[in-house]
Order: sequence, then structure tokens, then C-alpha cells
Amino acid sequence: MRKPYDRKNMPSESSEMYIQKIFRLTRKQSNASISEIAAALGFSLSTVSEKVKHLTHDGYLVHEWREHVSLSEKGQITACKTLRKRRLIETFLYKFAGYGLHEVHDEACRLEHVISERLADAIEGMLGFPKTDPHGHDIPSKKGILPERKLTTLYETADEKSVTVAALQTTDPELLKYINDMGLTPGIQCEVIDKAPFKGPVRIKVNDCILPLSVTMASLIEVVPAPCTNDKPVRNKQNNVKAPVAPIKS
Amino acid sequence: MRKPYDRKNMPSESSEMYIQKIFRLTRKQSNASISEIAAALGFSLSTVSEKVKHLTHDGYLVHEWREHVSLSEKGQITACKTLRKRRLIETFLYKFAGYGLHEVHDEACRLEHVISERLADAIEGMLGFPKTDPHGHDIPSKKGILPERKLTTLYETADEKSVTVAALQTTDPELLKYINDMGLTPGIQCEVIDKAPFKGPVRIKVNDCILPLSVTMASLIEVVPAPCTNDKPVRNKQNNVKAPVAPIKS
DNA sequence: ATATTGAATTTGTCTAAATAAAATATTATA
DNA sequence: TATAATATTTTATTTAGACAAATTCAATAT
Repeated sequence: MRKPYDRKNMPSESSEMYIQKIFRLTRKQSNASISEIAAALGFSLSTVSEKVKHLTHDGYLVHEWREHVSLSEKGQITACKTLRKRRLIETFLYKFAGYGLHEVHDEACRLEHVISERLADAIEGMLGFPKTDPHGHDIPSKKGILPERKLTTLYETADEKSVTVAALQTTDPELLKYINDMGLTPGIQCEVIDKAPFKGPVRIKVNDCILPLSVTMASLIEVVPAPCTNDKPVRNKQNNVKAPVAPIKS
Repeated sequence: MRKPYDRKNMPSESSEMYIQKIFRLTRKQSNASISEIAAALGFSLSTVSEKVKHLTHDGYLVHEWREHVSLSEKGQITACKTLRKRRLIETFLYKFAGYGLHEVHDEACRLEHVISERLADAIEGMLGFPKTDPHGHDIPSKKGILPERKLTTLYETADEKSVTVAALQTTDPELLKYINDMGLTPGIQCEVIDKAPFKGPVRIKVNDCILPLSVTMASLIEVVPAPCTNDKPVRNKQNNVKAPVAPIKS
């Protein structure tokens, strides 16, 4: 089956999805199994087994031994390039197109396979070369390098300690909407009041409001001690976005 | 084959391409033949024959009689919606992303099948609700209506008459680049000096420069008499584009 | 040493989109 | 009216991406 437009020697959209997902999976555990990948993508084992074979043959993956699927150098770069596109698009949608934190994911997932690197660069410029996306995730460099930033979660933060929200580790729209509505977006400062024992809820203070957070919620919110390395704090009054001002060509 | 992402009940990318192409073909002649469509898309006759059957079954096309393929109401709307996306994207690429007149087509062709209507709306807003794209073509309305604007070409223009360039009827990058470099972009005024007999070249004056144009070239350039209904004239000093200014969310 | 189990792979099937080659239908012409 | 030319449709194949069911493989547990 031929694509309606020419992808040159780029990996197919499907391949990019596999590669990106495996990238995610192997960030923490260094290796992934076929079944993990299948579960993560929602495909059947056979489908994934077959595809992994192809991607290995094409040099994107290394499949050493049963549960030892990982990305090759080439795969890493591919993954980072796609991820860069995705995160730049998400930032664009958020900052310029009036999308909410919980709405950027779907659109970006479709666009990331389709925009050229050139357009990604242009968008990056428009956005003023952001370091992070609206969820607080680092945007990989053009060359395909994603710096490893290890963060702690709000759940792990000691009582009475003040922190800055750095990143939100979820793509679930419901959760994101809730977090956003609480005002816990990346860049915002908050203080952990206390944690109830036996995995009980965490109480935090944001903007002089005291909010209770479930363990799951608190574990999704990654923080840094005091002054944050992220881009500037972001207020999200949705549908309150002005169009960017037209440049020279007028 | 299932798409990696969900297109809901939208037509496939491939279908959108057929529909759009048939839209183009039937703007002038009201009917298209299988062979015309095949030629326009660069597909084989059998492929097109088959696909036309499907699209007819799905209610996008009406295939009355041999060479009488045309769009149904539903097909018209689909075509216009895709075309609207394409032209908004082209305008965006041109005005905000530093793309040249001859470079917008490819990127837009890929993106038009993938962006949501919502994003198209957002882009439209950013651009200040443009009426025409960088080639001077009308941008269809959100509801899927493309006004018919009948224009004359530079070739048909009488000697010594002053006109405004309205639209460029080509997607060929080479030609577009050349036209752009001559400064004959939509919105620009020029004067037809004279035409050599027997389909000879046309001489025109732009910015006090006298330029000779081949018949093919002059036939591609559509014009209106004096003051143009297009958006404001556009200077295209490429790579001279400033990033749009960031809006409220900062 | 042999079941049992769980993971991975193979095999066979499906669909959408494309092709080429053969068959058929329509129109125009001698 | 028969025939040549042209346009269209059918038939059989291909490829990528998916699935389910059957099978193989390796590591334990008995």
C-alpha cells in the first residue's frame, strides 16, 4: 500500500509509533518485552512480534533475547525527532491555538508524523525556543538528544516543604483537566502541608488554597525544590488567547 | 488496514485526495471521466475505477454515465472543508513559517488530511481571517462553500491596460518561484505593454521594470481590472519573517 | 526427566490501496 | 451493419498493517 504522499525513506507512521512507544518504555527499564509493547500500544502480540522483527531488520531496534527489545542508535534519534515534533506541536497548540492542557495530545499525536523538520523548526522559532512543553516535559534537541532530568513527585516531597511543579506524568485528559483546574500547572509554586499515614492523601497549599490530593494524583505531579528550570509559569485561562501578531509579510 | 489514530467517520486520506481532485476537475467542466481523474492523480485506471465505485457507494460521488463522474452535495462539502484546511495551512506557512510561495504546497498537502477543524479555525483566527491564500485563491468558508470568482488571465488582458494580479493558477514550484522572483505575487499591480502576434510573448511592466512573459506564463496569471478584492499586497522577502508574538499565556 | 506454564513466533486470514493484464462495453466510422 | 478505437470494468496480485489461533520455545516445578 502506498502512502498518498511521499515519505521518502522516513519510517512509516506506524513505525514511528512503535519506536516512540519503545523509547518511552525503555527510558526507565532499559529493556522492553513484546507483551509490554503490545499492551502499551493496544495491539495484539502477533502484530507486535511481527513489527518488531521488521523494525529490527531495518535497524531501528535491537532484539537480543526474548524480553530484551531496545532501540538502536538510529531508533533513538528517530524517537527523539518525533518526540520533538510532538512537544513543539503541543506547545504551539497550547500557547497559540487556545487548546487546553488536556486537549493537545490527540491533535499532536496525529500531526507529529506528518510535519516536516523544517516546519518544526519554524514553530520552535515562533514559540521562542521553548525548553519544555505545556506538561513540563523537556523538548528534545534538533539533533535528537533528550536530556535525562530526574525529578521527584509531590508524593515523595517532605512535609512543609515548598516546591515548584515541574511536570505532569500523565496524558489522561480527565486527570489533566482536573490538575489544570486546580492551578497546578508546571511553573506553579506549592507547599506540601502534610501526608496522612498509610498512603493517605496529601494536603498541599497553592495560591493560599489548601487542597487534598489522592496518592495517584500526587504521584503524577513531578516537582523541583525551589526555583524551577522550566519556562516561565503559565496561567491557563482558556479561550483567552490572542492570535500571534502577523510578521513582516503583510 | 487500520489507521494508527482514529479518523472517526471521516473519509480516509486517500478518499479526501480523490474528492478534492474531482472537485478541481469539475469546477470548470461539471463532469470528469475516470481517465481524467486517473491522469490527474497519477494512478492507474483500474485503481480509480474501483475507488470511484466505493466513493459513489459512500455517497461522495455521483457516477451517472461513463464520463460523468461528479461530486454529490456531501462530496462538495467534504472537498471544500479539506480545501479550506489546505489554504489556511498554506497561508500560515507563508506568513508565519517563512515558507516561499513555491514551498507551501507539499507540506500543506500532507497536513490538510490530518488537522482538525478546530485547529483550522484557530489558524484562521491567528491569520486574521484571510480571504485568500498566498496564491490568491479564495479560502472556502467553514460551512464548505467556495465562491465562484471568474477571473481573466494576463494573456487575455488588452494592451496598455493596468491590472492587479489576483491569483496564480499553478502548483509547479519552478514556475511559482520564477513568478515570485519577478515580483508578480497576488496584490501587485502591473500593466500589459503589448503582445507579440501569433501567440507571441507578452510584455508587462511591474515596478517600472519591463518583463517579457511566455504565453504559458501569462496564461497562469489571473488578474482583476483595477483595485483588487484580495487581501493586502504581499512582499515576499523570504527568510525575513518574524515569529508571531506570544499571546496571553506566557 | 518430564510436565506445566508463560512468552514469543508462525501461520493463515482480513482489509484498503495500489498495480497489470484481460475482458467488456460504448462510440465513431467505413 | 460491422468494425476499429477508446473508455471502463473485472480479475488476479501485491504490500502494509492488523488479528486470532495454533505452535514452538525456554524456564520452572514436580
